[in-house]
Amino acid sequence: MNGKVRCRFAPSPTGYLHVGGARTALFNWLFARHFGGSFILRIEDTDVQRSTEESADTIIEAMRWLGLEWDEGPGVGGDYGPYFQSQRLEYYADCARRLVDMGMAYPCYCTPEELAERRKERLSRGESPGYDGRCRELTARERAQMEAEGRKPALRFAVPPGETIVHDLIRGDVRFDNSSFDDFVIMKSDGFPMYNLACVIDDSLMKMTHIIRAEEHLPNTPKQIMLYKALGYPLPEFAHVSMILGPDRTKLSKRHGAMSVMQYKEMGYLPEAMVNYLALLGWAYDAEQQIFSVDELIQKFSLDGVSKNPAIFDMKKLEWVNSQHIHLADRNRLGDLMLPFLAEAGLVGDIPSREDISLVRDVVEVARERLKTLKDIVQVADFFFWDEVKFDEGAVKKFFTRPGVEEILKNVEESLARCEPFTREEIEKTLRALAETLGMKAAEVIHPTRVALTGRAASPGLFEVIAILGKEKTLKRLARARDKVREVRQGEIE
RNA sequence: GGCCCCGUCGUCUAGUGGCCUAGGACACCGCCCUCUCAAGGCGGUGACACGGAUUCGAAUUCCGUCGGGGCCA
Repeated sequence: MNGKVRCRFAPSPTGYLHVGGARTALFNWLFARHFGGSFILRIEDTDVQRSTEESADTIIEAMRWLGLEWDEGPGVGGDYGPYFQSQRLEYYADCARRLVDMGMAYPCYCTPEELAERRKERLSRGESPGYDGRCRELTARERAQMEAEGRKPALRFAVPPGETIVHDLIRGDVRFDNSSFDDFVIMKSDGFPMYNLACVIDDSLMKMTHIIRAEEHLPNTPKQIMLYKALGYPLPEFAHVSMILGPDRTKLSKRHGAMSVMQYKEMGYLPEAMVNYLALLGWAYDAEQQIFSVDELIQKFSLDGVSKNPAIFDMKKLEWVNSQHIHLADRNRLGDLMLPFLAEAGLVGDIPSREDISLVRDVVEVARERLKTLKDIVQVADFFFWDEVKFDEGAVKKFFTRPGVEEILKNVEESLARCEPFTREEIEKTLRALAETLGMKAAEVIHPTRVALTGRAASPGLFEVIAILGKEKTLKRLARARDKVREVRQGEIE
């Protein structure tokens, strides 16, 4: 790799950042970081009908969340700006003019309506639907007449004869016969550039060395290469990454569930997990290692490891990757990230108290192994935040209807009242000793106690639960649970 | 319709002519650990799309078929 690597992500602001786009962005970013190059963000907003500022903002927000920071682009500037295509119209116009002057492009006076009509005709006659090139041979007089009629021309590129070969870093050489292309439009009659023209000009002027993009652009590439050559620009390297498909093997879309990267944030996924999973979708280091830190990805990423096959988005594996990163993450950060989910469930305030913040951090350590997403904290650890235990009917039926439960709970309460210091180790000693005195298996003490404190039959380890709850809350819940046992028994008699 | 890409367990993949009676990961199933649920450990089910050709030998090379996807509008 001689010279400094420069690559880019160039989304159209017509929606949110979806997982496919995010992966393309990620591969570009990893590639740039791996080689110590630059990563550029460019907004391709020349489709005025569909582009919105809000969309650009949400894409930018998603990029930031993932941690894919860019060296040049919106918000940070750079030497090759502007980075919005809508602000670069003059460049496209200049180049288009140059192509016309060189005779490599020509005005086409056919209106979109006429084109559509002819296309229909050809199709109905079983012919292939392309443009017939009729405006290519127009004489100066004919042109003048068209202009006089008030027709505004589009500009078409005069496709030269021959063959164009794309040297793709992932797919190898892909050959195209130029005759399979019509004279494609490079500039619409309203003066806005078509995708291929704008893309080539920007990538050249912005000095891109590597174009890593989705496979759907592979058929555009020979056209772009012709433009590079016509304009006298040096060719960058190309790499076309396969697409991400839904479980039914069609292009990922809304009916496949969440597509937007930010939706995953809302569902409780960690950005580093998202990055890890996306990297695994179409790239492998050695097939053994699955979990990577972002730094490791930068160090190990290579286009050699990118596969040609399309990949299906697998929620189950994403969940697993997320759970692995939840195991690894810093406890205080995890706690802070969980607060919004707890607030949403009404378990802490929107502005959490100091006590809640510190409670959550303690809870993280006993809960993290049980979480697939941050949101799961609500299911797994809600009882820590309750004033009053909500009893699960099944658990009550299973453990509170046995004879002697009330006695056991009473004993637990008394033993724990005397337990000092109130630590996990001491609590375990106390309860196991109690079971022994009672002539019972520890489980016979533990299960009803768990129901008493959490309301459920399943929870994180009981001793650590008690330690986090603290003596006061524990004793209070134990006492309340004995009332519950009595209520249940009363109900049974009636 | 034309052109292009792709085809290894359900999914992501390792594999670049002999190391492959095809390896790993997720998911699934079983066992172990265990205070429950998890986590973790161990084990299991499970794939080279099909047909030809090249070769002493093919998942790996070539051709065809089929299948999936994309672009052209």
